[in-house]
Amino acid sequence: MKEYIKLIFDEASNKLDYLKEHTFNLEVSKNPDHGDLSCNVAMILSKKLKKKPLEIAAEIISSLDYDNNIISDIKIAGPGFINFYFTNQFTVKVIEDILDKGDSYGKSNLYSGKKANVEYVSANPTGPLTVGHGRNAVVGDTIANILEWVGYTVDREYYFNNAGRQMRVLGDSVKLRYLELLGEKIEFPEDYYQGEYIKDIAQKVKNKYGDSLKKEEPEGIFKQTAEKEIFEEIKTTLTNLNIHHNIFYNEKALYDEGKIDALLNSLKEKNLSYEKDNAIWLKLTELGCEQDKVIVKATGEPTYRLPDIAYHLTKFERGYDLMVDLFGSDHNATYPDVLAGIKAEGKDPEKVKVVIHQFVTIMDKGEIVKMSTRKANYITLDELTNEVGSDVVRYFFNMRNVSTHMNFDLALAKTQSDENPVFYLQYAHARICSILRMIENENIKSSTEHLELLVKDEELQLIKKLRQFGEEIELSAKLFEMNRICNYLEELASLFHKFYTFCRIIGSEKDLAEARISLAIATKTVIKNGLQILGVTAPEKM
RNA sequence: GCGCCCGUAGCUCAAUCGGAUAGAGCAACAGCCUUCUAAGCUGUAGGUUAGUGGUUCGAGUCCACUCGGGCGUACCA
Repeated sequence: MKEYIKLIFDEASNKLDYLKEHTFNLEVSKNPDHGDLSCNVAMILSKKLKKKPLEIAAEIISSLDYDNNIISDIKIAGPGFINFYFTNQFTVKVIEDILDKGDSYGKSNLYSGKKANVEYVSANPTGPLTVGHGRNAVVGDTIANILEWVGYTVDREYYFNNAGRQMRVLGDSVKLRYLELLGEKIEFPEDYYQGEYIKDIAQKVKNKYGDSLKKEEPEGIFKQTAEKEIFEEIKTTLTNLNIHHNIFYNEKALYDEGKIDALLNSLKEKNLSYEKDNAIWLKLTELGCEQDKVIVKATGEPTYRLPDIAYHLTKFERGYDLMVDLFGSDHNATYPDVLAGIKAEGKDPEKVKVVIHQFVTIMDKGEIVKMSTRKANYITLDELTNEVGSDVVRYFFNMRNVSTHMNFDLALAKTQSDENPVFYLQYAHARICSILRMIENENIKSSTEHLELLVKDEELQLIKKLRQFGEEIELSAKLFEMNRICNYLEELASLFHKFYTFCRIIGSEKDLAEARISLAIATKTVIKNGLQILGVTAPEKM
């Protein structure tokens, strides 16, 4: 559709030189009175040409040569918009296209041949995933999905560190609980991991080893068992949401493979690091940041910056064209350092897209629940998924722009989950499936022979919405905004429900009924494909 | 103090990288099931887009400041 407009503009630019620059937008009109597409070129050019937008618009229109079978009218409106009205016979053709492509309708090869890496969740194995991790997990997975829809080959990566201070505390915590189980009197420090799961792990250790580990180092069997158990649980939690990473990258590998030393040497050679107070500093001020930061502490241990930079460099080595990182807003001060480091090593930081999501405020019975893994004050993601189901969790975290400070009312989610818009979409899908079951007994089937009979408002608006699906996917993928897909699907479902109410199938004249069935199937296809991207099921019955 | 994010109907949020009359859902009120699923549809009501100024054909969107909230501001990650 837009392609056609661009085509006739290209032809017209032979007559009007100023059209050659193409710095204008074509937009789908919000208001049906404004046609199908609106163009603002006349207003953009107004200043440059020192002419009134309305005059420019008139001039453009008179030099456009178009096919009357495709465009029915072109009008000037408002301050100088050029509005295009497409013919019904052209509009309905999208149904054939959708039926033809089926499950792959909406996919594009915009980025085919390119490799992308999406890194998400990346929680260290110190405890179960909480509702707070849910947003990161779901949005990351959905971004990975949509990148595949626009042609990328996608790796889904989980980066973790099983060597840091947090993990030491974890080992200490388990050992102490173990000693407690053996009957020793212990003082359990406040800054140790308070959760019940620590006791469960200690119990497992005791069952396996009895009391033989009294002198075992906390970092030995205790920590290893804890890591293994917790990771298993995390993977189960993710599986319950249909999230599967295909790469788990252990920070330790960076040390084992010499990446850390190599980076340190490289930075030193480039004179981008220096020693001060027994620590090694990165000259971030020379890389456009506010202040220099420590990369190796006086103790000899690196800070997180060094491995983070080295880690991202491995992604470049692995040949990705696009690297997406999902972080909570608590990381918003750390990633610029990493990007600066990447740039210092001669890589293009533009290939890294950092998606920062704001925190989810959990409300329960009107109270804000402050989450902390260490303090064991949390609601696990698993509990939530078991309570409301994977579809609701995935939809809920996807439906809001990641930049919003989202409120999650647990009581509402649990007791009134049928108010969730995801059911509205699924219901539309189920209704269509129901019709299709019903017509098996009637003497009607799907046909695109008489699509010209689809002339009612409810029909045409639905068709026009279907037509926007591909563009919506591409825009969502470019902007990394998954909530757009939700918004689109809700609008689509709404138009379908209106169509359903006002345009009967069974009982209508045969040619019309068959055309409407083809429209219903096309709608079903788009809803299903959209839900597929979101990782939400499309039920045949509800 | 400084940096990033946010502030839109009573509540939860949209608004096509500056577009035309700011839209949905929930809650409220009034209607629609002997016909394809009422988890639906129709209608009513609800707004100085936190505030003030600026940029221009045009601002919820961009800029400056103010107010209010979130997250940071480590030789923690």
